[in-house]
Amino acid sequence: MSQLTTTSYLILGMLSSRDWPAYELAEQVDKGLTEVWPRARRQLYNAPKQLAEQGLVSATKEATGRRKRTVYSITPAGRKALREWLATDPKRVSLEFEGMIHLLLADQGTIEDLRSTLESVREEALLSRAVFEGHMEYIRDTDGGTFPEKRHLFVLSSAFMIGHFAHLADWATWALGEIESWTDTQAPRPEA
Amino acid sequence: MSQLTTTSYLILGMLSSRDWPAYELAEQVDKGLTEVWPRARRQLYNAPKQLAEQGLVSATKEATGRRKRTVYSITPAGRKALREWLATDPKRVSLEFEGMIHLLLADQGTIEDLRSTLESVREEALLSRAVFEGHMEYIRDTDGGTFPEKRHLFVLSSAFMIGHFAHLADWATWALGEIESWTDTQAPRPEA
DNA sequence: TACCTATACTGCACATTGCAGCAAGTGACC
DNA sequence: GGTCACTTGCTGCAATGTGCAGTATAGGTA
Repeated sequence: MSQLTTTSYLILGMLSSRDWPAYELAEQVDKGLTEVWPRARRQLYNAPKQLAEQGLVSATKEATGRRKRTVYSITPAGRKALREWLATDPKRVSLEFEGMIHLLLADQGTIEDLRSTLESVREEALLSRAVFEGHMEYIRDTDGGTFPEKRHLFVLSSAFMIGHFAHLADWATWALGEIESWTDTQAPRPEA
Repeated sequence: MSQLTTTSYLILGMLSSRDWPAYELAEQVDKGLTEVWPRARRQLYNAPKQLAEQGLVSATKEATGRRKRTVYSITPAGRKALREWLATDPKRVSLEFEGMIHLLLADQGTIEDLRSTLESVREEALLSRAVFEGHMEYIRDTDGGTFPEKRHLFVLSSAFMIGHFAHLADWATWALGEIESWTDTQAPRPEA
């Protein structure tokens, strides 16, 4: 009877809206939630299995021709566990930012390395921002896609993601401006 | 001859400034870099060991009375590996935001749960922002602390961290305003 | 009929986490 | 001078998570 992880509750949450086959469950979470909860594909198959062992979801085998698939369905115990989890305090936001490690060690490399790191950060950020802006537009113009009942929540989350990547891009742009006058990575910032 | 991880390069980077005993190395990284590169304390002891096996750092045993400690030192091969890594593109920024999972599943819980999640996010963000603002002030007023040669880089990284947590706090505050008129978690947003 | 892509997973080696454990030095107070 | 808490300085290990390779069917196109 191991402790449930956030990933388990996430799966439980997906199943609280409707039944899902394992593959589609993995697809949805992988495509839609990696930006806020990055987990290996493998884990997205393991989590519902463990939930089934604990009786929080039930598994049914279906067949399309000779191909089988497992469809999961939440149980009343599962709904209860989910409600209880939603009332707990969330874990702190955590960031993994390899570019910042590059930057902090930049005095061991060249100024070109540093510039290229910041440019890479900016480009990635602009791409991601565009993705979420597209997502936001889609939500505004439609009923919310796969989860119409969550439309109002998607508006909140998309706003965060757009702001997050906008900040990242803006910061990278600002930092590129700051280092523009540097001739090497040891250079102290020029005083105004 | 396993592939080096970002954590290895981080340790290598620390050792490029000066020699470090294993414990202090772990302390420094744990205290100063968890916000951009969160790793278990255990790994901060394993990483230099592996680097030593690969000849990128050398390990020396010292003694204070009957107590022993390992002091690590970077080798020329280590410096070369670090320089090469600094020229590569960094991995994409990645976020782990459990509060957002709570929010996206909020339609399965109460409006109080949602409000309390957002308040928790805001409080944590304000605390973290204050920490980095203190850090920024410290850098401005001193020569940069333990790493005076990195003062100019700390200015850049602190600016990012302050902006990051400011955005998080601002977003949470905005979202709390948005949900203020909601009577339950199913409520559609009122049209303007 | 052949081929490509999507569906639908499982197995396994390896990496990482997190906690418990152990031992010695350091300082403060009584 | 004793003891108590805290810091230094790590290691072992079970449990968990990652990532890649592998297997097989279905559906569409040319």
